[in-house]
Amino acid sequence: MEGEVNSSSWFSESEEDELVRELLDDASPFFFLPEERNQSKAASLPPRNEEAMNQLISKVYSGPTMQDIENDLSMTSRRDQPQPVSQARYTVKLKSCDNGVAGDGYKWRKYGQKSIKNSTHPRSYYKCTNPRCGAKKQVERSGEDPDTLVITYEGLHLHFSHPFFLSNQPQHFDPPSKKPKRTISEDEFQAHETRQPPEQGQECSTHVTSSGSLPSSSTANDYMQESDLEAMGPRGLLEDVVPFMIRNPSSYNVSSYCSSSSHRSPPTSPSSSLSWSPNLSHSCFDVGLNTSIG
DNA sequence: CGTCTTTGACCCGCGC
DNA sequence: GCGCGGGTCAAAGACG
Repeated sequence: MEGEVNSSSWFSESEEDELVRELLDDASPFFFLPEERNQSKAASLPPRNEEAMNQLISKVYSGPTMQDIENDLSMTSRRDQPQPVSQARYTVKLKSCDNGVAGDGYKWRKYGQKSIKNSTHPRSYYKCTNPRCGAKKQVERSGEDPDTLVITYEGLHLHFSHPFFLSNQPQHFDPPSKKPKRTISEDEFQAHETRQPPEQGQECSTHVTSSGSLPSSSTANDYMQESDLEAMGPRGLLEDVVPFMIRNPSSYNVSSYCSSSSHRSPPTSPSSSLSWSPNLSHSCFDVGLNTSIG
């Protein structure tokens, strides 16, 4: 088999699980600034930073909420065989996409298609081509509404977040000093990171149905200015973003992105970048979290 | 020529 | 044990 891309190419499952826990742990010393780490290892973030971080995280990530993930972790951690949160599933419903494949700003490799019993539409299987991401998704048309695509994401597909943060920042970004276990050339990685999927440029009047368990977002335009949208592109993973945010808490103008601190915001991955189109005036997301991990 | 998609075959879990 | 259905593999073709 050719170089299989899966999560283990970057982290082992235990390492990945540990990383997620660190991400979720407000008090984790892992993300403290060096000074903060020295000052008090056991202390939590300063209230201002903590609040900003929580807001930012909630604003850039519209998949499972941190609380959802925490719940998953707390549930699985009590089980005999805890399953990595990276296998969590969540669904997104998109409507009226001509190309039949919802674009989410990242490149997916189709690896299979199956006709499904009792369904007139086949189901397509995609893997994220980012070697650092083992996410998969299944795309099928809704039986009830053929115009609606039902996309089931499997795994934490957390791309798209840090360009969002960096939209007011220089485009360069110092990634955390992590090295992939499997070495990939910088060119190969960059080529992937900057590549736009074919569907990215195709406008489709995306109206996303709202029936999920998560609160629907407001429109992207509520949060994004056109310059921000232009600056966005598929880049990094949440794991890259959070440490960077915390290292540079003053670099982000939270209020420019968050019209409210209480509701979820613009869809990132796994949501569709289609919904980020400046041309879209209404794009409610339906991200239904299926916490039946595994 | 390299990359991506297509698609039939294969594998595996599950219900009977 | 057997059949079915879903998920994945991989060879072949398409495409830029």
